[in-house]
Amino acid sequence: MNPQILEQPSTRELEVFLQAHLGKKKFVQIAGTCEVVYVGRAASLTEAGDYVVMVKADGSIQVHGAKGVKPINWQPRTDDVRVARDEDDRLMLLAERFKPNELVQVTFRKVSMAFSLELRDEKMFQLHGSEAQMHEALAQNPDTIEPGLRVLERELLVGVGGIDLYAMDNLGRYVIVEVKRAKATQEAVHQLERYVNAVREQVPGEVRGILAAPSISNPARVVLEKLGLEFCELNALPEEKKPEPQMALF
Amino acid sequence: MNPQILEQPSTRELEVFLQAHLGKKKFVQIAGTCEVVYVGRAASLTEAGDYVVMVKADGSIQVHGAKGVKPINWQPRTDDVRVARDEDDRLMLLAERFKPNELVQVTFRKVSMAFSLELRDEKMFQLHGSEAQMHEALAQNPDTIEPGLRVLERELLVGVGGIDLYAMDNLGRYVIVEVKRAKATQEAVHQLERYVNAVREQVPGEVRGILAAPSISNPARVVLEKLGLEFCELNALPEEKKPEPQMALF
DNA sequence: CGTTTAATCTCGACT
DNA sequence: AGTCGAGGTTAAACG
Repeated sequence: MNPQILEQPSTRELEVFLQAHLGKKKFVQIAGTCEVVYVGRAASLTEAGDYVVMVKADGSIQVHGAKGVKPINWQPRTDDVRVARDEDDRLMLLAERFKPNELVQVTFRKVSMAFSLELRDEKMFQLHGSEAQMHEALAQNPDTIEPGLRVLERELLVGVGGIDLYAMDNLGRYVIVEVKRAKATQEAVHQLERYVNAVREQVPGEVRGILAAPSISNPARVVLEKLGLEFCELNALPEEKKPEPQMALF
Repeated sequence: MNPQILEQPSTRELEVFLQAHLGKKKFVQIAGTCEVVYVGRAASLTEAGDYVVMVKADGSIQVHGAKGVKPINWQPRTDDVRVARDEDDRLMLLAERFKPNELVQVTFRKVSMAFSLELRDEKMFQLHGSEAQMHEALAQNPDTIEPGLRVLERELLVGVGGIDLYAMDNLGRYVIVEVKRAKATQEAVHQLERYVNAVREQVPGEVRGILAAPSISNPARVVLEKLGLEFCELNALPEEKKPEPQMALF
């Protein structure tokens, strides 16, 4: 990874360092006291404080404060990252994006350390338990939702969005299933409602709507029942196996 | 900020370093080759690769890869952060949360640098142009939406959620206004639709629904018109002033 | 505490 | 390129 580290650099040292390492597909980080300004989709500014500024190889930049996962300021993908001096000769880091037009500007007052390193691109990443995987599991085991259910389509597009599971019950009624990986909210109920209404306009006969989720909020259940829709509690999916963190990985 | 830096530490050195600095309300960061496992609301694992691990004073932890603003793995708030050894005597960083039960486990193979520093808590942060500020601006200048509009309520709670602006037009008809700070999508249209429907059930007479946003996507406009709802293009709010980034801040 | 919603959401997928 | 929807969303506001 070949790290290069600066401690308590002068403004000039930091300037040379950043010009040498920015835009070189490197991971660059600066910790120090600075001000941050963002102008773009909104606008924000921070009083001078201690922050950690991170610039990744793809040009994304994030300014982290003392707390929280979310950065104080950030820019997901920049078209230009450069250093400049302000009118008081302080060093600034400018991260600009053209579309939409956005600018993050970090002005350094005192830098306690800076470093750069080569960060090889990440390797394979596996995620289990996503909503897409739940769809697949349920499509293959529709009995989990209701005995006798037959899946006709997955991700069926009606005008108003995509139906997670389009099925038929053992009485020949169409069944719309909306799947949520976490506790279902009112929003999920209304999403299901829209799908059911859209299908009812297109096919004759009774159309059922089932919201399948591990749990449901109380207000959501009230709305659900008022709309004549159904809830299916998903306990644990059959093929789900959580990896043991202590074991060898590969 | 008093940074302490380790370069190419041995496993033992790193272990001592982490035990000394974790849980001390410090900002701790480790860069190196490692594996990451997450088990909790879902499950994920990464092949061994180069990552930067960040532990903040509030116990939040994030593992950053070479690209993107989003961490590869993270934990917003931890109840316990500790170091341990695995069966191969490699050092592990364990970040656990109890409710919901989640665990992020980082196993270090080779660490190129580690450092800690005191990061004073962030100072004041100002954001301009949020949706809440747009609500306020529109509530004070309802003519921006439509001449003669009178605002009755802000953030009125109907059973189904919160109405941004509840108003009456100059013909005495109730008007529901849904505000979006960015381009409006189908989702915003449906949100407005259910507010309008909820109000229509509760009051007699005509109820209009207006979606106020700087722009609207084509599919959203189609749905909007099919539902008999209206769109109001917000150009620029009167009191909005974007700060000049190059100017002195305070 | 649970519930809801904004977010400079980010990010990927699909049309 | 535009639109849409998931996300281990996070985080704040509100009842």
